[in-house]
Amino acid sequence: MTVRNLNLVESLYADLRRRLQLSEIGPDDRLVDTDIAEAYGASRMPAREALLRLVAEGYLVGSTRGFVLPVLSPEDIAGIFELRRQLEPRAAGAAARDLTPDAAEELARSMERIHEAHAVDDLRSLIKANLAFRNAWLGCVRNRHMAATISRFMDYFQAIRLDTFSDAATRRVYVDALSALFDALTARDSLASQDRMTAFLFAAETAYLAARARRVERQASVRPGRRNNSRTTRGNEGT
Amino acid sequence: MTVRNLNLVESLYADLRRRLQLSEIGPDDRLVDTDIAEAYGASRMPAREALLRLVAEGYLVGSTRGFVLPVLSPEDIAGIFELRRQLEPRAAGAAARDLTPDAAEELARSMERIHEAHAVDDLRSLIKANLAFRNAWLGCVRNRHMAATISRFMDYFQAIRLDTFSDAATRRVYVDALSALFDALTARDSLASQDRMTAFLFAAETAYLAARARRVERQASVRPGRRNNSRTTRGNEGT
DNA sequence: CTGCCCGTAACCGTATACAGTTCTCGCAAC
DNA sequence: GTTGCGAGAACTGTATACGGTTACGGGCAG
Repeated sequence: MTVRNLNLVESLYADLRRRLQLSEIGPDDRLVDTDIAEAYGASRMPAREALLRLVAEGYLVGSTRGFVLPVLSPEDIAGIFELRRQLEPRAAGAAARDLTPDAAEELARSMERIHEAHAVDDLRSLIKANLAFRNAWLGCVRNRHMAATISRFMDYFQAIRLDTFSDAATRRVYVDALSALFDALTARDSLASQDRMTAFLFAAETAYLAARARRVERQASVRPGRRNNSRTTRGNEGT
Repeated sequence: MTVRNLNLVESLYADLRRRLQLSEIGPDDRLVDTDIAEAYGASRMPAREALLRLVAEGYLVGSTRGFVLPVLSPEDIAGIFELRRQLEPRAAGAAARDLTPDAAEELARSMERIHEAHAVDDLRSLIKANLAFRNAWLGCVRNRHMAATISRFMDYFQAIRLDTFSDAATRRVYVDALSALFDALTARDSLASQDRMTAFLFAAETAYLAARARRVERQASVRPGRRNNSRTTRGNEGT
C-alpha cells in the first residue's frame, strides 16, 4: 500500500486539478485535507501537500477553515487577461503551424460537441468539450513552458465556468468567437489564428466579467448582511 | 518554538529561493531535506514542503538522492526565452510608464553598482546589483501576475549566473544592453523600453547559451566518461 | 589491476501524533 | 428575540517514526 503506482501526492494533485478544471469544485466548497485523505484512503500528508501545491500555484487559498477558491479581484482579472493576450495569440499561431491531423480531428469533434451542448444548454458537456478543445490545440504547441503557463492562467477561470456559461446570450458570443478560432486553426492559418485568438480573449473576458457580476449580485441578495463571512484569506500567490 | 513568527515552510521557501537567486546554490549541490531542517532548527516536514514547492515551480528536480538543479535542455531555453520575449517588453513598457521616483533612484544606484562590479570582475556584486535592478523595475509593474510570471522565468537562469558572467566579453554585451534599457526606463519612454528590452533579451539568451556551452565542455573534460552520472530526474515541471 | 556483486547507509514517501489557533454553536442574560 | 460569552470542535502546522528504494563503496573473483 505504501507505493501503489508512483507517488501518491502526485495523483491526488492531478485529480484535484482535474476537478477544478471540470468546475466540480465551486466557490462554496471547502477542501479539507483530512476529508480528501480519507476519500482516497491515504493519510493527511499527501493530501495536504497536494493542496499546498495548488495554493502555491494560485488555484486555492488557505484559510483557517479549509482551502477555498480564491476570489479574483478586478485587477487580477484584468492582469491575467493582459497576460493571456500576450501569450495565447502567439501560441495559437504556433499551434496552427504545427497542427497534427489527429489534433485537427480532435478539434473538430470538440467543436461539434460544443455546438451541441450550447444548443441544448448542457453546461457540463460544454465545459468538458471546451476543455478538450483547449487541450487539443495546446498539445500542438511545442514550447512546453508556453503551454503550461497558458494552461495555468486559463484554469484560474475554470472554477466559475458554470456561471460563465449560464447566460445563453453571453455564451453565444463566446461560442461564436471560439468557432472563428477553430476555422483559422484547422485552416492552419497562423496569422488568422493569432487575430481570432485575440478577439476570442476579449469575448472571454467580457463573458467572465458578466458572470462574475451575476455571482456577486446573487451573493449579495442571498446573504442579507448577517455574519461577515470574510475568509481570512492569508493566501499568497507565492511565485 | 512551534510558531515563531508565522509559517515556517514559508520562510524556508523564501530563503531557499533567495539562495537560488543569488546563485548560492550551484549545479553540483544536492539539497537534502534533513540537512536543511537541521540548519534551520526545524523538522523534516517544513523543509520538505519548501523543497517540493520549488520542485513544483520548476526550480529544482527531485532525485532519489536529494534535490538538484534541473538541467535545461536547449528546447527549454529557447522556449523560456520565447516566453520572456512575449512578456518582458510589454512589462518594461508598463514600468516605464508607471515608474516612481524611488524606483528610478534605485535603478540608477543598481546600474552604477553593475558598472562598478563589471569593471572589477566582482561577480557576486554583479549578481546582487543585477537582481536589485530587476526588482526595481518589476516593482513598478502593476500587473502582479505579470511580474510574478516574469520573475519566475528569470529565476530559471539565476543558477548558473556565475558562469554567465564569468566571460568578460559576453558580460560586456550584456551590460551594454542593460544600460540601454536603463536609459529608456528612466526617460520613461515606453516604446523605447519595449524595444530595448527585446534587444536585451536576445543578448541575455546569447550570454546564457555561451555560458552553458562552457559549462558542458568543462564537465566533459573533468569527467572522462566513467560512471554515467545521469540524474534519475523524475522531476516534473508540473504546472 | 579491473570488473562485478552485495551489504549498508542515505534519502524519500507516507503515516501517525500532538500542539496551537480559530471558528461555531449553544446557553444564558438582557 | 437578540446579543454576549465560553466550551468544544475543527483544522492547520510541525514533529517524529517507519518502511521501502536506490546509490555507493568495499571486497572478492577473474
